[in-house]
Amino acid sequence: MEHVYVSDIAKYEGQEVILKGWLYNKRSSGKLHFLQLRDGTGIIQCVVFKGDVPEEIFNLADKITQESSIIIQGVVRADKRSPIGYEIGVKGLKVVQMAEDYPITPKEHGVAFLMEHRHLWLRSTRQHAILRIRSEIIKACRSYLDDNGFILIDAPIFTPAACEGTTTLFETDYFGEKAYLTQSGQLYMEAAAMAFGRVYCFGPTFRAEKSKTRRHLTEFWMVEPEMAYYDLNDDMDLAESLLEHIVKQVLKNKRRELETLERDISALEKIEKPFPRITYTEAIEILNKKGMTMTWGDDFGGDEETVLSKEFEKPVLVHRYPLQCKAFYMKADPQDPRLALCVDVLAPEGYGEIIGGGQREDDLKTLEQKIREHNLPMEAFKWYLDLRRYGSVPHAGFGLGIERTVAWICGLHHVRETIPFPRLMERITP
RNA sequence: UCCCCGGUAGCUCAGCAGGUAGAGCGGGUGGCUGUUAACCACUUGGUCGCUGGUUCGAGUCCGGCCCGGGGAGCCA
Repeated sequence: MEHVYVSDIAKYEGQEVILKGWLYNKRSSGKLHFLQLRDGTGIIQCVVFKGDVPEEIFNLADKITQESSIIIQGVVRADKRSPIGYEIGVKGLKVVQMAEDYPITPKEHGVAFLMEHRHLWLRSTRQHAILRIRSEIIKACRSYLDDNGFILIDAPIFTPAACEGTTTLFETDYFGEKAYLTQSGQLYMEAAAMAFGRVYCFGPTFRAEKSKTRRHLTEFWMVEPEMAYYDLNDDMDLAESLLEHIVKQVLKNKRRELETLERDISALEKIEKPFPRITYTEAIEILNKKGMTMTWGDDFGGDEETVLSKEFEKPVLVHRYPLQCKAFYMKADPQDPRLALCVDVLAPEGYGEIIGGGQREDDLKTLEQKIREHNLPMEAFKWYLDLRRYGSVPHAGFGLGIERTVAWICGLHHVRETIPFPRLMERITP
């Protein structure tokens, strides 16, 4: 007999099949047991009727505990009362392992308790929906770039001597030398872009920031495209197209999961090109009109990002920040050297920054001077400066934070549910 | 690092005028042929975060510490 999955059950109507999974929940009514079987692809109700099975099977069904692993043999039948349209008339039942008292009940739990039991919490319907959407978002990022001429180039996780101070880097011992966990693959992607034209990396990045907010993890995943011969406008066009593609793929392939999360789908359906583009200077004006007191040159905090992103129904691209509050590799705007050719993309509905990027400084002399101005060790950038020595070209790129994107698309309040095993300032287990 | 809130049964919480601990859920037992977080009856269940103090008496008041949550700062 065939082992089938709940997601494919419609194809087997009227047939006898085998399902392998876990007991999600159970209800009984005298001569009936209703077993909710969960197999990772979905949940289906399996009905055990006393008259249909040997007595020992019926008694066994009565004793199964929540999350026990079970194998069920039975007939697939259509039933209007089922949320998925089908249920199983049980003929056989085998318990692979009888679970001990399961800590997570179908009732409410607090955040701390659930985080403590993250390894079990992953089994719940809501977490399934979120992590399936995460999987779809990552797939969409990769397929879009793969299908548009980009090459995947993996960046290293171990990096040598810190470039910009060590306070936000995780230090490790590397055969007696200090090494650090990467904060970004960007510098390596610039090298790769000079080799392959259009490249991207996708991997974990680490920040030892003592940030306790809904937007911060110490370990998070980024997609970082980098493109030779792209200027800031090309960069913004790519960011816009990529985000539109991601949202459309999720709407197309994960609509049921969005419904499970009770996401306002109409808000996502508005995400179509073109997105609004405003300059930093215009953003400051908007914030001041909203009653915040910003002076030109201030960087945006979480509150400012929230206010700005609530102003628009689509992601908003904020470009040309003051050069002074940006990293050394940012290229200055030739039209106004106080400005950097950079862009942040703020997700709507208050979700804030999901992309940061821009055009990189491509002139050797200027870059050397910037490194000195930022008091950075020239030696550490020897290889990076080579890129401006041997065939330097204008180039640009950005980093898209996966977890913040998942939080926005799923409509979640906190990024801790957007990654299977979140790493937070105060939590490294499970 | 700073500010605010919290820690009582396995879980979610109530208990505050200081007088010796309670509900719902879960677990267990029994009942019910159609349950959808099933329901009904009975039942089980506690180092009140730790520590010191005030008091005849502390879950309750005070100090210190630990842990968690929310936020800020920080945040290529």
